Amino acid sequence: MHYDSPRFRHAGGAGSPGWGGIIGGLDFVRFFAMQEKYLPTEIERAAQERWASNQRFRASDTSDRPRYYCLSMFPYPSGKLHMGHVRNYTIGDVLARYHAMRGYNVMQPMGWDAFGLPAENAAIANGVPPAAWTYSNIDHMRTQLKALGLAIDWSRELATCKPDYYRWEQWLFTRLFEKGVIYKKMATVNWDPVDQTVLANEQVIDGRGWRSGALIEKREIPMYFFRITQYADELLTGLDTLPGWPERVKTMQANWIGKSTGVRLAFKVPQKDPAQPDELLWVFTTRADTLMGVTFVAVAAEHPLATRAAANNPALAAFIAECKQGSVAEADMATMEKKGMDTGLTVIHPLTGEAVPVWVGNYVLMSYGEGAVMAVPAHDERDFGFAKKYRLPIKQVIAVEGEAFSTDAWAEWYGDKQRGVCVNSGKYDGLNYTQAVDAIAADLEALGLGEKKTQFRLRDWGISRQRYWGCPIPIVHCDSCGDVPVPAEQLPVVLPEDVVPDGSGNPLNKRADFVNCACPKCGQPARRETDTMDTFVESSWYYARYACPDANQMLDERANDWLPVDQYIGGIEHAILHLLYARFFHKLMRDEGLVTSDEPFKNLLTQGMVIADTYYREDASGKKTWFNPADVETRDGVPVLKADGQPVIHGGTEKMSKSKNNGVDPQALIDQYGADTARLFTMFAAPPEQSLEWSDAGVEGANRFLRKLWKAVFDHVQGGAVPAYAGGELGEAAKTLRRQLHQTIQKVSDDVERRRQFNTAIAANMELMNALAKLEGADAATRSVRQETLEAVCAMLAPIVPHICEALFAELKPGAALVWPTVDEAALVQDEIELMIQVNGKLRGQLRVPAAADRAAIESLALASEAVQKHTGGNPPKKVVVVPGRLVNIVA
RNA sequence: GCCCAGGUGGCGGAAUCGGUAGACGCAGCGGAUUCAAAAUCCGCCGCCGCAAGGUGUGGGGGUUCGAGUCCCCCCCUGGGCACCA
Repeated sequence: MHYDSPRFRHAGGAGSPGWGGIIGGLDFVRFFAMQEKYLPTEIERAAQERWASNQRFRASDTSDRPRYYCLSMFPYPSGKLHMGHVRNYTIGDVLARYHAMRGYNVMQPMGWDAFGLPAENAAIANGVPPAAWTYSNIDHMRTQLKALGLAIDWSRELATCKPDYYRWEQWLFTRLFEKGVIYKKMATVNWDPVDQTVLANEQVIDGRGWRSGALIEKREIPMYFFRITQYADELLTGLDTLPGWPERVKTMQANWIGKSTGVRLAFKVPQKDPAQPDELLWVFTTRADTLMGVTFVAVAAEHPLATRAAANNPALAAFIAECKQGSVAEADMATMEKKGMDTGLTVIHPLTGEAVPVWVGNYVLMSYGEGAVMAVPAHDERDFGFAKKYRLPIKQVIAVEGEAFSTDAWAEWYGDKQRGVCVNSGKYDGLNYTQAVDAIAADLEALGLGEKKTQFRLRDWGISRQRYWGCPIPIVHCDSCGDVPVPAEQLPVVLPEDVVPDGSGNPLNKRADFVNCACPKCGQPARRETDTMDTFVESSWYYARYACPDANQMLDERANDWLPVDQYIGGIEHAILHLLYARFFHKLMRDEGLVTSDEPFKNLLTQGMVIADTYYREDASGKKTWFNPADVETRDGVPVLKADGQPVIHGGTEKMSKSKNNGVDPQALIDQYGADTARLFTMFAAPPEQSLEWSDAGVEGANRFLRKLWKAVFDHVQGGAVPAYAGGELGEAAKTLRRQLHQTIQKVSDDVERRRQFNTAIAANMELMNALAKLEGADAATRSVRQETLEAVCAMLAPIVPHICEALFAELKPGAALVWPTVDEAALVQDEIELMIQVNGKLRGQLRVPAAADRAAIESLALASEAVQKHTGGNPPKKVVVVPGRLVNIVA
C-alpha cells in the first residue's frame, strides 16, 4: 500500500483544521491507492492515521459556526468493550458525523467513569490495586475505541478517578455542605456480619452475602445526603421543558418523583401519666376518605413505639430482630411475605376516639415517610391481605353502586377513588372522594391532628459509601468542632492509589497517613472521613467538564458556550437514576452560578439494551460462577462449558454486564471484518431504541454489502472520470434510477435527522445499490447518473461506515468535500401511479392510473376493472372508499 | 410486588398519519461459473392447498369500509426499583 503516494496531500498545512476540514473540502483527496479488493484493515488504518494527524475531530471553542454537542454516556472501564458500547458509540458517531457534514462545529468527547465497585472486586480476586487495574483497562479500551474510528475529540478526555477531576466535586461538596444542601442523617444499609462490611444490593443474593454466604442484616449508619427533595417540584415540572426526551423516560421519572397530595394526620398515643403532653403517631395517606375504615396501624421494626413495646415482650423483640434480617432493596421488600405482630399497644383514632391496635409490619420502612402507616383493609389490597392473614377486622367505608362488598375476597372496585362514595362513616356518608378528603382534612386541622400535604415518593440522595475506590468525602471529624469541611485551599483530598482492598471493610480506615489530620478550624488532631462518594456524583457533571477539561476551576465560561448538550445518547437502563441525578446536579451548579441553563440535556436518545444469554454454575455454598456465552456451546440441547464439556445452567437473557460475564467482545469482529463492518452490522441489526438480543449471524451480509459497494465504485472509476448528472435527456431506466436515488435521499435524510432509525437508512441504500447493479449502459448520460448515485450513497453511508466511504468518495471526486446530498424535486415526479383495489377490505387487484387522476376517475376505473367485476358479480357497490395515492375499497 | 417498554416468517427486522403485511439482510433451496471448493452471479422462499383460493402480526374480545397500528382483558420477555454502572 502506498500511504505516502504522490496523490496524498496533507490538509491545511501544519494548523489544526478540526472538523473544518470537511467544510473546507481540503481533506478529501485520495489517501489510498485503490485496489480491486476491499481491504478494510489497510483502509481503516490509513484513514485513522489521517484523522489523527489532521486533528480532524478537534472541536473549536471559538468557531462561529453553529455548535453541536454530541455526547454518549461514558463507559465504566471494566476491561474490554462489549457490543453495548459499540452500539452506543456508533449511534453517537453517526449523529456527530452527520451534523459535521451539515456544517456544524461538532464536539464529541470521551472519558471514563473510573471509580466503582468492579475495581475493588478485581483487587480482591487478583491482588491488583484498583487504581492500576483501572488505568490499564482504560488504556486497552481507549485503543479499542480508536479502532472503531469514532470521531472523538480526544484532547478533552477525562477520568473521574484523577484528582484534577474529583477535586472540583469535593470543592462543590464543601460549598453545598455549608449551604445545607448536603446534610447528615442515619440510613439503612446491608451489613455482612462475617465479612464485617457493607454490601451493595447486587452483592446480596437471596438475603445472603455473596462471598461469605452469611445472612445479611439491616444496619443504621450515619450518611451524607443531598437534599434532592428540595428540587422535586422543579425536577418534575422541568420534564415539560424537554420535548426532545422520549416520553417513556419522562413518564418513568415523573412516576419516580411521585408527587401525591394527601393528608398527614396523627393518632394520639395514650400516656400512663395524664400530666404528660400527648405523644403523636404521624402517618401520611392519599386516602383520607377511608379514615373511618382504619382497623389497625402498622409501624416499622425500628419505630420508637415498637422498641418500647418490645422492651418487656420477648416474642415481639424476636420478631423485630427477624425484620432486621434481609436486604434493604425495595424489590426484595415488595416481594417478600408480608408479616406482622401485634405490639399490644393501641393509639386513639383522631376522629372517632376509638382505640386502634398498633402492629409491627416487616413491610414498613423507618426511613421512608413517617415509618408508620394507617391500614384500611377494606380499601387497600395489601392491607386486605394482611388483615385476612392475621384475622384483623375489615370495615367497609366506601361503596360503589351496583357492587356488593364481601370480606371473602378482594375486588378491584374496593380501591376505586373515582366511583366510590363514603358509607359507615357518620357525617361523611354520601361524600365522594374529593369531598370526603376535604371535609376530613378540615376536621383534622381544627383538632390540630392533621393537614393536607403534598408528598413525594422521591427520597433524599444518600451518597456515603463505605468503600475505598471512590472520591473521598472532604470532611474532617474534630472532637471539638464536629464535621468540618476541608477548606478549598487544602483540596483535593487525594485518594492513595497503592491500596489493595481485601473485602473486609474500607481499607482507608487502616491508613493512618490518610485518616490522621489536623482540624482545619482549631488545628487539633482530627480524623478524616473515610467514606467515599456514590459514583453517580462523578457522572452527574462530567458532561460540563468536557467543555473546559483544563480549567483551573470547576467550570469556566466555555461550559455555558457548549451547554446544554444537544444530543445525549445512552442506555435505557439509566432512564431514572443517572439522568435524574444529572438533572439535579445541573440545577445545583446553576444555583452556585456555574452554569446558566436549567437542564443539561436538550435531546435524549435512549438506546435499547444489548442482551445476551447468561450461564452459571453453583457451588455447594450456593455461590454462582458466571461463564461467558463465548465459552459455552449447546450439545444435545444442553448448554455445556467448552472447556470441560460439563453442563452449565442458563440464567436468562440479560443486559451485557461484568457481573454476569455475558458481555460479547467486539474485538474478534473488528479483527476479522474491520470496524466498518462492525459498525454497519450493529446499526443494521435493529433500530437504536429497541433492545437487541446479540447474535453475530448476519455479519457476513454486512461485510458482503461493503465489498459490493467497493467493487461498484472500482468498476465505475475504471471507466474514467465523469461528472455527476447535471441535466439533459435520460433513457427510461436511468430516469427511473434517478427517481429512486432522490427518493432514497429523501428517506435517508428523514431516517437520520428525525426518526433516528439507521437500519432502514441502510436498507434503503442497499435497495438503491441493487437497482444500480441492474442499470446497464456505458454512455455518458448513464455513467453520469451512476456517478451521481455512487457519490450520494458514499455520502449517505459516511456517518455509519466512515473509513470506506471516505476512501471511495476520494476516488469518485478527488479533493471534494463529503457533504450531505440534497433532493432534486424534479427527479421525484411520476406520470403514473399504482393503486390497490380492495373489495370488502380484501386485496383483489391493482390499477395503474395517471398521477393526476381525480376521485371520480379513479372510482369509475376501479368499478370497471376485472377484479371488481369478478368479486361483486357486477352488482352496484354500497360504498366506495378512495384513498388518494393508496387504494380503492369497494364495499359490496 | 410496583413503574416503563416490547412480542410480526426458520432468524434479525420493515410497514413513518388506520390503507398492498413480511422491505432490507441472514439462513435455506435450485441453477450458472469452477478440475473442485471458496468467492461471485441469477432465481425461489410466511403457513395450508395441485390450483382457485383460504389463512396469518403472543392469546381473547371490541371499534372501523379497512386494524400489526386504536380501545378493553390476559399471557410471555426485557429494563428500572434508590449501594452494579
